[in-house]
Amino acid sequence: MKNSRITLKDLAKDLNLSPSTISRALGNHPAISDATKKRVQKMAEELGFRPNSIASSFRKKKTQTIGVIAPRIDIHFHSLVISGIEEFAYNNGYNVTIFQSKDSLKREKEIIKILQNKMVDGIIVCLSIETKNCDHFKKINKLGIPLVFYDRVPTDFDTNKIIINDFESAYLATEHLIKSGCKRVGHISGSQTTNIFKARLEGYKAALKHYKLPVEESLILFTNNLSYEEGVKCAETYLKSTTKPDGIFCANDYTAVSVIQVFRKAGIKIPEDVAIVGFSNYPISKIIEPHLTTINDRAFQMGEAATKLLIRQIEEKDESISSETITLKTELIIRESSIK
Amino acid sequence: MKNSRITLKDLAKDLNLSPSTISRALGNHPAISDATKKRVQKMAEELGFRPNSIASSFRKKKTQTIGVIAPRIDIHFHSLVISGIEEFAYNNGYNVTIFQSKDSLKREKEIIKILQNKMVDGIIVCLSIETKNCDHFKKINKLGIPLVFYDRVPTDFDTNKIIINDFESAYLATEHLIKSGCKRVGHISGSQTTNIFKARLEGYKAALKHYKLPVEESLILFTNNLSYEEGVKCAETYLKSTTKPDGIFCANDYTAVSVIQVFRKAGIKIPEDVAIVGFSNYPISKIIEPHLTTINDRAFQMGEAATKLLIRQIEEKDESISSETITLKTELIIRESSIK
DNA sequence: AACAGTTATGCAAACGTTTGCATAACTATT
DNA sequence: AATAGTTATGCAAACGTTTGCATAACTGTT
Repeated sequence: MKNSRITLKDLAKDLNLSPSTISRALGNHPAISDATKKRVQKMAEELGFRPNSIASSFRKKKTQTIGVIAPRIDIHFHSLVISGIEEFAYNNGYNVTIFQSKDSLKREKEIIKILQNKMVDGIIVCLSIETKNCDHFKKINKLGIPLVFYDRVPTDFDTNKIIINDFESAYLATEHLIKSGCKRVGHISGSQTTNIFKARLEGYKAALKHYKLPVEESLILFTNNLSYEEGVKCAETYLKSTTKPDGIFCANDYTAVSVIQVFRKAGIKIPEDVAIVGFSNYPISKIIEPHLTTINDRAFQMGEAATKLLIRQIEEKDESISSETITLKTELIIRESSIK
Repeated sequence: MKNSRITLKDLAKDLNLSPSTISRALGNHPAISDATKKRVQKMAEELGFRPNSIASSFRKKKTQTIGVIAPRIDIHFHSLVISGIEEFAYNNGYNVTIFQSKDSLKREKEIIKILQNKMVDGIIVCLSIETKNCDHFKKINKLGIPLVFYDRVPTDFDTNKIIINDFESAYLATEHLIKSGCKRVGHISGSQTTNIFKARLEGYKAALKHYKLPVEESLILFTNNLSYEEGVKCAETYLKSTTKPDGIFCANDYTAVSVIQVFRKAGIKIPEDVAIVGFSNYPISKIIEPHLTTINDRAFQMGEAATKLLIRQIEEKDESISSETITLKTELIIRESSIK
């Protein structure tokens, strides 16, 4: 019994055909007769032939592999995006190789090199927090490797991006609070070095202006990374303040949850005294009491859309399109925390 | 300007050396003089040479790639495990290609074939829920491709497994409730077709017996998949029952959280009237009020351990070890929900 | 000066698949 | 019966790297 795996040559010898015919038969090439195709397929099945995709990739210069760089995999948002990527890729004959940049620029650059070595057909990226300059991605782009960014995307070069409309989402959330009867709407914001949090702040302000409410700087609190702990601090700041809000739009669900808990402990009723809206529709938003009104940021769909766009760019013959930005619709999910 | 990428041959021509020398120089082969190595490295750097790993994999029959099959990526437990896998693999020069079985046996089998075609060096798997028979994995094993299972592992064949001690963890959790003064400890259990939930039930019973408490069947409730909703139903069942528990060990955190919420709404004080312990240390356990006592199931470490074992098996020359089972230590994290 | 031993490099084949081109074997048309 | 057209198959090269073996150029020993 031979130890090594069956190759096209083995099949060829057994069937008295040439390897090229076998290759074409299995690839359903039109020039091969149906009779031969049947014979080949049957024999391949019998011998348990497994085509060597490495050899195929090597020859075709096409790996059917997509590289993904996310800051971390264990953050729910990213795990949802990656799930969407894997699902869409799988259904279209592509495989997914994942890397965590750990929000390190150095590691991001290392990964880019590895992906280049591995000859992936395309790359999907959410930028590391440290990345201010995208030259390493521009290089990749020059080499003709398709690139799609999601969520945290570069501003300094024209490329493919999948984003949500943070401005509009924030506007919607704030408008909802106003329409629920809030007169003094606060905002807990993320780092202003990140565009998405800037946009959320702007959307919030725009809604206030549209409804002729004053933008009070004392009602806007800033955090570094919107952690649960920072949320607690913000809540305490609001509590100490003389001019308390009667509604708060939080830039993520973690801070929203911490505000709910701190306020409740302080005897403030949610939503009666203060209405709360979060952002991202994290699992906890359905569990916290009262259930949290929030924005569905469509993470899974983001992964799907990124992959769809990437594959189109990979397979596109037409080189006329150089870049594309897709903005996904978000959705305000109204739950108890905001219904006065 | 040439359009295609630089190869060993290009470097060879430029330096008046043979491709083999270039290959060895870059691979730091001892037979190459330091002077030559320096020259080669410098030129490679200058021309931006990127070694073609596909060609290398093809020639060496080694892809430096690990295939991972998880039921889904967007479940927190699995995203943590995968994070551990990626981290350990990356630090040891391996890449990770991920697949979701979606708990479908058919898809699991398809993926196995793809991984075989792709010539991955090894595979890490958490079995799909539908998988009762592991013949497709046995085949892989016969071909000499190293295989490591985690969490949901096969019982019908001898292979590499990373598990936690569910029995002991459940014993610890139950013992803790008993020592906190509970006299009537209930248990919300998962599907008994899954070994880990069987083991948790057994551990619970063993603790009761050890402390001379009766095992009351009416206090043990069964669910299909330990969902939040099923937890709510269990809580309601307990409420209606004439013989209520004063402590409950839940087989996961979701059901524990739902019990806390339903009981609190019914005016039952947690932990004073009923103490609660969960399982898995989900993020929500630190947020729910009262904070949930639970078992740290070491998901990240599980991923690391699986990868470490797999890489050892890949690189091991010694064929004498055929299989290994590693049991990770868990940890009881005591929080407010169980302190009477 | 002859030889053995060491050091550095090159040659050429191999890995398994794909594909442009050639060609053989038919079929249909005059 | 000769020709053109079609259909099915084979030949051989190529993709970029690695590696066993050969060999050339030294160094040191007698």
